[in-house]
Amino acid sequence: MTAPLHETHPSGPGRRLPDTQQGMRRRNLARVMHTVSAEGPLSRAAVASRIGLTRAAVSTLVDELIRSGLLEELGPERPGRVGRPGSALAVSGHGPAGIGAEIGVDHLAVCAVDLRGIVRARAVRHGTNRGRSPQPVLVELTGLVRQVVAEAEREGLWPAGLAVAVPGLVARDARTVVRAPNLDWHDVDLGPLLPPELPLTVDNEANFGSLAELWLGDDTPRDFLHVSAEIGIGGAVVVDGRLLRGTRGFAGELGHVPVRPEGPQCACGGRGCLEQYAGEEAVLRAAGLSPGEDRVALLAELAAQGDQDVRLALRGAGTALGIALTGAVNLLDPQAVVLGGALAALAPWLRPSLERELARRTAGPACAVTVSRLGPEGPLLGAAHSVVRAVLDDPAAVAGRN
Amino acid sequence: MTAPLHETHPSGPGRRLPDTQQGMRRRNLARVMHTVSAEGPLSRAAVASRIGLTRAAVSTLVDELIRSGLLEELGPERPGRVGRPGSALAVSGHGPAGIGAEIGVDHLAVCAVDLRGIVRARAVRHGTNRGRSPQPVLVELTGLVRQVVAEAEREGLWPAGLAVAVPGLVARDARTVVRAPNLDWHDVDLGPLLPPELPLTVDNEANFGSLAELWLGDDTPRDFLHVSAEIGIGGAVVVDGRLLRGTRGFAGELGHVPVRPEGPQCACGGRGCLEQYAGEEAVLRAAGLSPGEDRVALLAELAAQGDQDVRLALRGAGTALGIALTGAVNLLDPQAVVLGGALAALAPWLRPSLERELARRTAGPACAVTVSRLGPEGPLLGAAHSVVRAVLDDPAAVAGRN
DNA sequence: CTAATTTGTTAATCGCCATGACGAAATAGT
DNA sequence: ACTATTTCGTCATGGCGATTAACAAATTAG
Repeated sequence: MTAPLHETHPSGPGRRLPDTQQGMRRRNLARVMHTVSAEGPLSRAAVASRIGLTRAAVSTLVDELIRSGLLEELGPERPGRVGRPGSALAVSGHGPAGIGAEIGVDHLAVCAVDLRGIVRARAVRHGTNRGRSPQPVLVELTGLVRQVVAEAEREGLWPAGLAVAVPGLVARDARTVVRAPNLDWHDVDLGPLLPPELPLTVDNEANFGSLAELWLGDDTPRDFLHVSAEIGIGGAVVVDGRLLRGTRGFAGELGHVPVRPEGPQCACGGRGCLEQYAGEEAVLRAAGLSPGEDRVALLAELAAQGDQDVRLALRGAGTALGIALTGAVNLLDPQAVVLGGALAALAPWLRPSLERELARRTAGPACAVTVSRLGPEGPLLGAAHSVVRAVLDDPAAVAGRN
Repeated sequence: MTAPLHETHPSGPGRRLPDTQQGMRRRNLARVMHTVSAEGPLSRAAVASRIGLTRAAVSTLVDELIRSGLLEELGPERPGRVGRPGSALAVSGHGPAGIGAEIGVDHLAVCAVDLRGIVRARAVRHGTNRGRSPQPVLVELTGLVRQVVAEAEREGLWPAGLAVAVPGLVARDARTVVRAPNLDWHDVDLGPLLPPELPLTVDNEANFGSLAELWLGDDTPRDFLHVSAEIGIGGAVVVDGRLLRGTRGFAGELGHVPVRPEGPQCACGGRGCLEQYAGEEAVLRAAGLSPGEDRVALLAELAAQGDQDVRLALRGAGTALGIALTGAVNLLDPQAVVLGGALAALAPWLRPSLERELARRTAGPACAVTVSRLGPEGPLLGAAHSVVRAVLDDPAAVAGRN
């Protein structure tokens, strides 16, 4: 029940259960949950054959999960084959819920997702947070969280944890925002300013976006590079279904990969960083537009209308992305590059030049470049789902909690 | 589409044992082996307290490992403290041995390493393999392997497997050399041409070099970027103590990261790749030297003598490495960059410009740049140790084999 | 209507580790 | 020197978790 907090990052199956009989049992409970969650309603016998345990063993595991309210018995399956029909098991829609929150530059959003992955409640507040101090923003966010939790509870759910996506770098303690340039926040510990009754995880929005892609994407492979742009350019590396975090938790900072080493000076101290060519500000300048709110939609609109300046600007950004990604692809040999966040909406005009550059510079069949289906919803959904995944990864940890 | 891409690579603790009581037992056997191997002679009680099992449980595990010939009882410890002294346990020096082999451009080498990590036999043959066809090279290598195995057996060891390091890309099956430009080999399956009685693993020399660094390095962290250069430039990424292999097994190809996107044409199809600035050929040209054998030693000698052309050439290579590594460091946030292989000998003249470039372009404290102690021995030792690690990772698998 | 097949449960058993007690072998204190 | 204390390794016992084998229930095939 008391989870080892500083062992690994709370999200992701990082924490390893001990090699004892209890640990084995917990891992097997998790395997049952994952199997039922991934492959829809299943009988005990079907689960048993999938995970390689006997029907008897699965029966006791399932009993425990039903008693904990994590699984539900749907009743006898429609028999199409010979033999006694099984009793269908499904993940419960009335158990724990993951609460996801997003602190965007121009909005706050919160949602609740049940174990089935369905969004059961949401709340949004529009309005810029640029330059506001953390305190009032988090008070406001707490209000939205309580609102969403109340609505989820009316539906028979109980909150298992809160995950917050922020537009900035987060320390490996998963609570402290080290640097969020567009909010102008530095070294803020969000812990004391959010509801104390919920286990908290804070992470970069690009990280949560990539996890959403991994968990909810249509055909997302287990090894990919996720690139998203909101104001800066965020990247995330997923290897073998796990998010790569780096020593300090800063991995994935694609925005400051050098594209032209003698290029324009960047705020980071370097020269010719990707952000100087494909960042929002740079693209707007190249397109002859002024900064402001919701410029991404404007860019997409103008490009769709055939505006040559905008198209040229986006083509240039795509080329720069292609150069930066060539390095990343050579280094990591991923199965795909996924364009997410604001890049998803601009993909039609970015992708051709990006892919050309990538194909020209990498040997063999170029790495696939795909576009996220989730787009700007990614970080919020990824956050909420990270809590759900934590429950699936160790059902015994939450079993007694409600 | 069932993708076996992430199943397991024969080397490394990739394969996961099943969550059954037998699997648990095997994992605990492995934990005992690792503990004794890492922390020198230990009593049963010391092992028990380290891995969190009871003395009784460790006793039965140790009994089994001694019966299998993997552990040895050294006898009573010298008592310095109160209480009955323990009986020291050590990894056996007469059990399985890992056979490592290296196919270099200018030599062949084979060695045998026991469970204690000591090299117990070696054999080398000098002479170029450039352009020779695989068949005669592997016949020759097989001869050296048999010679080393015979010597190891005379010392009471038995060969647990063979790992071969090659200067080229290896498919994820760990047997097929996809492309080795400096040997001019393409799509060669080494399996049929090597001793059939030994379990075989083939891998890139840079990969084995980085594993050697991880396992044998003085203070090597669990997250680092390994850069080595023999003829081309090889890189390897180690994350959380595991080698990152990529979808096709080609991860770590630092040589073709773009440094100056409009730079000179490269054989890979791109322009301005790192290899165009820091590859052996490029450095020799910049230093005004002609290609040939053992040019690295010549470069080091001339640089040490103060040759300005050579120093300038190496400084330029360091700058290019710094630019390429900036991208990699931003993407992966490693704890260190390790210069290995031929770069180790040239580090004094490469490092200043490399570090300057890295510090200038990355925010916060720059990533540490260290030099490998193993240098050109890395790949061979890494190969042999990979076999040893496989035994430590699953002692039960080899228990009955001798 | 019977035979065959599949499901889920139950009772018996096995494997693995934990617990607690014990003798053995050292030190510390008198 | 002798006893108390501490620690080590082992043994017998028990608990927990999965396997095995047997069985009743519910369906299809003939």
